[in-house]
Amino acid sequence: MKKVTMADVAKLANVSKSTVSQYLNKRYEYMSEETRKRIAQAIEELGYQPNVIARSLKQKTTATIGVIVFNMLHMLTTQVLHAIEEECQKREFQVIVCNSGDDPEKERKYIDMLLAKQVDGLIVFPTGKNEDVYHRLVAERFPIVFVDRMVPGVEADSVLLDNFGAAEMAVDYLAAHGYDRIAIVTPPLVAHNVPRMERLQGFRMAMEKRGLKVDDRSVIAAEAAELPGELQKRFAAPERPNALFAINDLTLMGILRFVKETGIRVPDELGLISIDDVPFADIYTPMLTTIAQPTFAMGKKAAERVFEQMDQERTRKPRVFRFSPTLVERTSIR
Amino acid sequence: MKKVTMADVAKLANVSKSTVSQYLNKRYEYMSEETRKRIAQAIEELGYQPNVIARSLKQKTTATIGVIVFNMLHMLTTQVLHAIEEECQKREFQVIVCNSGDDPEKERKYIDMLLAKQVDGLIVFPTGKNEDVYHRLVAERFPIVFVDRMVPGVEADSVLLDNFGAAEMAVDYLAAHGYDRIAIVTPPLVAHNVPRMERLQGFRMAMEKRGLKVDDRSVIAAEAAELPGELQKRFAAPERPNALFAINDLTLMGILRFVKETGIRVPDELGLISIDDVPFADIYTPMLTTIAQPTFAMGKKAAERVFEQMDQERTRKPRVFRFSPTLVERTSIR
DNA sequence: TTGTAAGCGTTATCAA
DNA sequence: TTGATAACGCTTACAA
Repeated sequence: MKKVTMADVAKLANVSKSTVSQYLNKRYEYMSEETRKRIAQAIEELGYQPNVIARSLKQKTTATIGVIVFNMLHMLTTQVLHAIEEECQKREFQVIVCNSGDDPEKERKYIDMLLAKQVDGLIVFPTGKNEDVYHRLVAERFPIVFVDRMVPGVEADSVLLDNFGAAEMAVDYLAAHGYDRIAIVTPPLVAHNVPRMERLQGFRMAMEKRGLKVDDRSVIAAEAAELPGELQKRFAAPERPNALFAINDLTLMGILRFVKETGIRVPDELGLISIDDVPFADIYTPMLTTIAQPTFAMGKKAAERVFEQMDQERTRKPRVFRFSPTLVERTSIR
Repeated sequence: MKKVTMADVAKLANVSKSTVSQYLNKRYEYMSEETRKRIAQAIEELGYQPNVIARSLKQKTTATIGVIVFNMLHMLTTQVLHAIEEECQKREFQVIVCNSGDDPEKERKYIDMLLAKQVDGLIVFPTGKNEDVYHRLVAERFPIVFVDRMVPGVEADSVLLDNFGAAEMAVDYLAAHGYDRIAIVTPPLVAHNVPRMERLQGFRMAMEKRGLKVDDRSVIAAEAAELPGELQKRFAAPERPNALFAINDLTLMGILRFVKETGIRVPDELGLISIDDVPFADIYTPMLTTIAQPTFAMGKKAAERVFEQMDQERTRKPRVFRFSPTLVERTSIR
């Protein structure tokens, strides 16, 4: 099954390759009605399909962007990806998806491969550990935008949640509803994880503003698997929290597991709020009050920004786009 | 920021392009220690990165496969994609992900674009409506595998759940636990949706084998949004079911919504089982008994098959791979 | 209105 | 051990 090329079409239609090329690029002004038809027919007859690789080589553009995420299985990722894909679809762009598994080595390798494949832009949920690479890209004015996390010191477009505001929202809502011993629950805190730290910061500030006490015991940090155990410990100690703020859906799951094991009554004994809207929020009993990220809008914006960067030669100053979360009031808070 | 090419490296290293090419392809036998070092240094100095587009043009292979799914947001999709990506990573392949939204037009367009981009293989969650395209691909021996759904009449590798067995498993388990008025709950039935029909078939056969009655009222088919209402109606009528078998996670959600609204007691008044393992299955009260698909194994197999098809010239007969589901016993069945 | 020819950045063949 | 040179399939001046 030999591939049919433009030359074959040209031969059959009795014209030159250039004319066929014109035809393919819809520059019909440059040819007679007559030849146009002949070409159309030849294409039809041979079942010709252009090779965009060849075109890319010449035009130095591939109509492809690369997206590197650190966890494909995470819901946020899926939703943002979906929005990106949709936005690309509009412009006839395609998306190469890579999963770094939050491993900086892999991330670096993927970036190299994508560049080698001449993608026109990059959207990255960064591990944050490859500053040198990020810097190089930015310096070269290569279209790139970060999502979910940003990288301090790297001047690139970034699309993130207003993490500070989200945490504040949680504390305010909890406090307004009469809870006063509030603890934040989070995966292990690591300095380079910006959203995590921002949420903790927001929590601290909001608590203080409200005159609520914050100490070691107000912060429960553990790996998802260890979380129920950690919570057991905390709740066995005096002054147990009467409300929990889960920093993301995964820690929420840990909390719910703990709640199930111990039979603590939500919302009476324990108020619950979390960032990330989970699909079963209104199916669970009680229905879960959450702080939702506008994932779709975030993905869309990310894609729009890469395109804008591609379009304009003299790049404008990079911007950080902070998206406001939405409080979804349900019944896990009394 | 001009791109540096092989020619630049060659010039700097004082060798010809061909030698540099040899170097890049690790054919070191063909050069002196001396030149090898010079080339390495030149590459380093210029920060040269090969352009794989050019290589692809020459070699007629892109180290890229295309994946077309019909719903990126579905969990099954995400998990299968993840496995595919992982498998590709091993071979230094990359994945272009496209979302057809179950629209045959889009699917067709995507297939064309991917072929134009010269992908080396295709994994498709097919809409099932583009038989002509599928046939052409198969006839050309283009590496392709279908996932989740298969297309009757198209002789291609397909990776699917043993849907029949899954339905049988559900009925058997329910029946063995004393439920006798079992209804299947499904999205609207359409003939070309193979898994749906197979699950229904399996349900029917298993019921009959068990001597249980199957009539119109044992099949509750509705769009997700209408499902709670539809269930209300069914449960208002006489001989209400005492067990429900949800054909997938989405209909399960509809059922849970209905259960919540009406306060029906699970598992005492109503037994519940579903295909697809949902992340909150063991957090929900009662914990949900499910029939899990081996999504990871399925994705892996799909990828492996495309690669096998790519490798062997004379293609072997296409196969349909049926994956066995796993019953996850929890407490939504008494 | 159409054709010729050069080039895009590689690889591959064949000589040297 | 290295280097010319011709592809790969397309686009694009420029010429006719």
